[in-house]
Amino acid sequence: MTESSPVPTKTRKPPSQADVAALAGVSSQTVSRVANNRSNVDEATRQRVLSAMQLLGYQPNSAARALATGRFGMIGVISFSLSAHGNSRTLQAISEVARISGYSVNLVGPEVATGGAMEQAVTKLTNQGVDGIILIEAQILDHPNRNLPHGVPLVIADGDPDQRHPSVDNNQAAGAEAATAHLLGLGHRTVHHLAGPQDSHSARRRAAAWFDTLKRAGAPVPPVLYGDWSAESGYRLGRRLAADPEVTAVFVANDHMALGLVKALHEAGRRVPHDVSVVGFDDVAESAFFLPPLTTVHQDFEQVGRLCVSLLLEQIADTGHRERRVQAVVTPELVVRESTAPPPVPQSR
Amino acid sequence: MTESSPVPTKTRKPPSQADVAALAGVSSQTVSRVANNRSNVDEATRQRVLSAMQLLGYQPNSAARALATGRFGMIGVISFSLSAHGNSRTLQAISEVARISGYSVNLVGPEVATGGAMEQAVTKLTNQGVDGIILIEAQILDHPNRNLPHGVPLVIADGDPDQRHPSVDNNQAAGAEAATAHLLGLGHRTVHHLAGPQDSHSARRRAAAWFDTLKRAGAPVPPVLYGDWSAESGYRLGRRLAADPEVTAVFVANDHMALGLVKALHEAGRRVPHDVSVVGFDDVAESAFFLPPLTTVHQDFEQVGRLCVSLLLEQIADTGHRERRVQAVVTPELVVRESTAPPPVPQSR
DNA sequence: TGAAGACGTACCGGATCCATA
DNA sequence: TTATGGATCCGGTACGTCTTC
Repeated sequence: MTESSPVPTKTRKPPSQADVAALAGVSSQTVSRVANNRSNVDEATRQRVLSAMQLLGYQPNSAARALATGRFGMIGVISFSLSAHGNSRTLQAISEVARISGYSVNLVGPEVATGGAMEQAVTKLTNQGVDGIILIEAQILDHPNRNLPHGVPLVIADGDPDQRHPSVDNNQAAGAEAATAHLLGLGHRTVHHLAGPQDSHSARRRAAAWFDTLKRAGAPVPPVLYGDWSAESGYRLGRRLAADPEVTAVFVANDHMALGLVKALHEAGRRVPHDVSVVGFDDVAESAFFLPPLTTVHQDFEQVGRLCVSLLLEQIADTGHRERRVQAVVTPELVVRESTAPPPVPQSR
Repeated sequence: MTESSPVPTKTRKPPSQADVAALAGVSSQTVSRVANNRSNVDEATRQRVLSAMQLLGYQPNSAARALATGRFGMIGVISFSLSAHGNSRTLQAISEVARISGYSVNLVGPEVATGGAMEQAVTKLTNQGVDGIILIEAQILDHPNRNLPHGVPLVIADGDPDQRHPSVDNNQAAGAEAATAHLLGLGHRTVHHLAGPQDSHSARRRAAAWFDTLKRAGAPVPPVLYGDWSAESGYRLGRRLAADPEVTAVFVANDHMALGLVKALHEAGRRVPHDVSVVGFDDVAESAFFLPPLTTVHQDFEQVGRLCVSLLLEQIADTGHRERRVQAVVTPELVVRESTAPPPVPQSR
């Protein structure tokens, strides 16, 4: 116990199947069977092998196993921005479920978002050896001339433009419609929109649903302002909205921009929600503690992550069939707090 | 070009070295040389091999390579909470630098944080085959009876209790001292502290530095309140602080809790910074847009991530030497905004 | 005769050492 | 010396064979 080996133990090789086999007095194949919980092993033999493993501290070599089986026990995740709130939440859920399912997660972070970046990332992952790939927020897919490989199981989270691949999406349209309708229902003549960046599918769909809802209600459609998800952009564009007395209600594409907008309104002397109502999107944990607490659309990123893994594992298992196109949809929910109210001067219809 | 193969292309095996060798009319070893950019290959042969690779779409099999070389080209990252702001920022930086250095990132997410969870995660990663491990926020290491293996290269980000491993840390003490001293310098009689959870090293060091700074200044030391990093906990504990008229300055261990505190103060009718000054920690992107903009301590998580990878790669390369104990420190910086001011009733000394 | 348990052998796809032209 | 090929190995798994009751 207390002895310290004089020899540098750093270079000792990890024990292999063969070592275990030698110690247990069986063949390495039997060790393999025990390691994989096969049934056709005598109980006494199994115990002998197990204790030999224990004694040596045997750990199977995943590279060797992967080479032999062609399976890697690893799923690749491509995300171009972990700083985006939803992405890291989704990633966390993915890694959790993957671990439970016996898979590791190989994360490929942001690269220069050139046209071929997505393909490069996919290639890199398949080289590294993954059984499938999850793509988070794949705005680069816009480029219609570029296609993703169809050979490897793939699931797209929140970003499949043309439904060519299995995907999991928040029902952005439903969320945006709920937000817009809520404001309209409060009596606002119309609702302005502070959108996310134009290369984001989520942002586009929110904007489209906002537009449709306004149209259906017969409300005038004001011009859209495009931010970049950051509070800073919300503030910068918010100053323009704050300067416009026509603005009494704003649907903002995410909570962080909404925070910036609220600050801009505050500085302009326009109270929220008394003078201007604001609705966000995401329901980040902090939004309940904004001043005032933000009415927003709650997204269940954990559910998105879970579904991504499920769909991917299905594809991986389902080697026989041709690839299927499955779309899973997670429904967001409007959370009404204190940043919304009827307009200052009641409008008659 | 436009032909579509009638045979299901799904099951086609990826081309191997041998296939390339056959097509190029060389041996597979020569293909290996070309793939690894060895010098002793005739230029003409190299070109022949390269175009064969191109034609077949050859991608080296990483499992086979790992098996043969013992290197995996992969670093493991263990993080028990990606939702913590700093962790995901650090992770993003790590993944970026790792990619540039030719390494993949194997992410192990949260598990039940039992005593052995850390060791399990490390074991899992070494099984999967990684060349080294980065541990983010290793609060579980507290348990002094548990040790991490010394066989595998390891770097700890923001959480090494006893400096037994190479680590990268923000200089929490300097940041906390700057925050506390700033408030004291404004004329506050003392500074209250809303700390992070007790099992977090970062939280502890911030609290310790706050304590020391108060002591050195001869200021009375009020009791500490312990939150859990969330805005909700900041709000909940903040209500207690807000009810105490003695409280005129609070140093909060992170920005999110500070947001909750500000809300609690606001509800209690105590204005920030007029009645109570608040300083946060982290400088999340949103904190400049809080109401009021938050004075806080900026942490450079990108730098932390970069340094982690550097230290780890050094260890990996440095197989000859015994393991070294290197500590890198990143210095945070106080960012003064509008949540701090002199106390309402000037104190005479 | 037949099933269950144990074993042997041929790979998986590369890298490395050594022999060779 | 320079460019190339051959043999054997990395550490497992798949599958066929042989033994035993």
